[in-house]
Amino acid sequence: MTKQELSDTLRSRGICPTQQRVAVYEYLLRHRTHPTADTMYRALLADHPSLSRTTVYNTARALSKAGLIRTITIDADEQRFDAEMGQHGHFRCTGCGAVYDFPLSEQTVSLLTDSPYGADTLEVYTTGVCPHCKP
Amino acid sequence: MTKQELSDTLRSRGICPTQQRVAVYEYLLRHRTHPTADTMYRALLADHPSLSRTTVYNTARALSKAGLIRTITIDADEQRFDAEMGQHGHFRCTGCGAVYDFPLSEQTVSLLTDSPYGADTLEVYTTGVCPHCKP
DNA sequence: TGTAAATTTGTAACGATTACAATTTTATTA
DNA sequence: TAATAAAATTGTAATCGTTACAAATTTACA
Repeated sequence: MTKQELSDTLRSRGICPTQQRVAVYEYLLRHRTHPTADTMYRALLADHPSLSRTTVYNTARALSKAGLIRTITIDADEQRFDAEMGQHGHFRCTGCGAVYDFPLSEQTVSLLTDSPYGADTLEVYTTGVCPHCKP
Repeated sequence: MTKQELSDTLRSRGICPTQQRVAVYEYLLRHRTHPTADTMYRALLADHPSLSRTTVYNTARALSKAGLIRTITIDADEQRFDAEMGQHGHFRCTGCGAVYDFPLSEQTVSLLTDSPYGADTLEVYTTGVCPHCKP
């Protein structure tokens, strides 16, 4: 996605595409690592020396409200963000802390969102030990 | 469950059944409202005037580690706790904030815990508007 | 009963997130 | 283009849930 396309996407959701917002959104699109706000802040600082943490938090909230990213609460102590909006689950390795995506079938998704009432959002979180951390 | 049975349950998991711990565990068994630590603290204060928030947090952590309760992170800003250990999902009403249980079939559970790697824990969170809050 | 270990308590510290006001940037209008 | 208004960014301070810690209390055990 070019900068122009990123800008257009933001604008189409009613978000003014400032440099900072484009940078945060682009970071999330390019890094499917489910980063925290602070991780993004530190990574983007090199290219955006004036960036502030508050802007990262504000941007993440704006993008989330606009439906461009989702907020992941698989960790109790910090929020992570994800630009992949297709339905999928998240697996967190209790060894290394990494969060992996895994697919959810259409059938599973509709099953889970139908019950008990119609649901607008769905999050599936699992934890275990990833192959990389297995002894 | 009698106090004696509560104590035995705690002891069987290697947790010394102090008054405070029994009280917290009993509260969670009797109130299936997925309370926060602070909610439990304020509710238990009447019967346990010397209770401290720290004890509620410590107890919740101990019970959780022992597998007697689970920690729910459906809200980004606060942890909730749940003594119902049978597999089920959680639905949070965006209107009133209440969290409801809903059933998960054995099939769904095994489907979700098998993929992508063997998972030890599973949490399914949905959000929407509950019938009580619908216009 | 006496002593060591475990637990509770209250306060202080911590860390993620948000509030806020000043500054800077962007959009609008003449 | 210049002037003005509106929006966004920034940095600091505040907030709030949670944890660390040390003193006091309770429990377990010899």
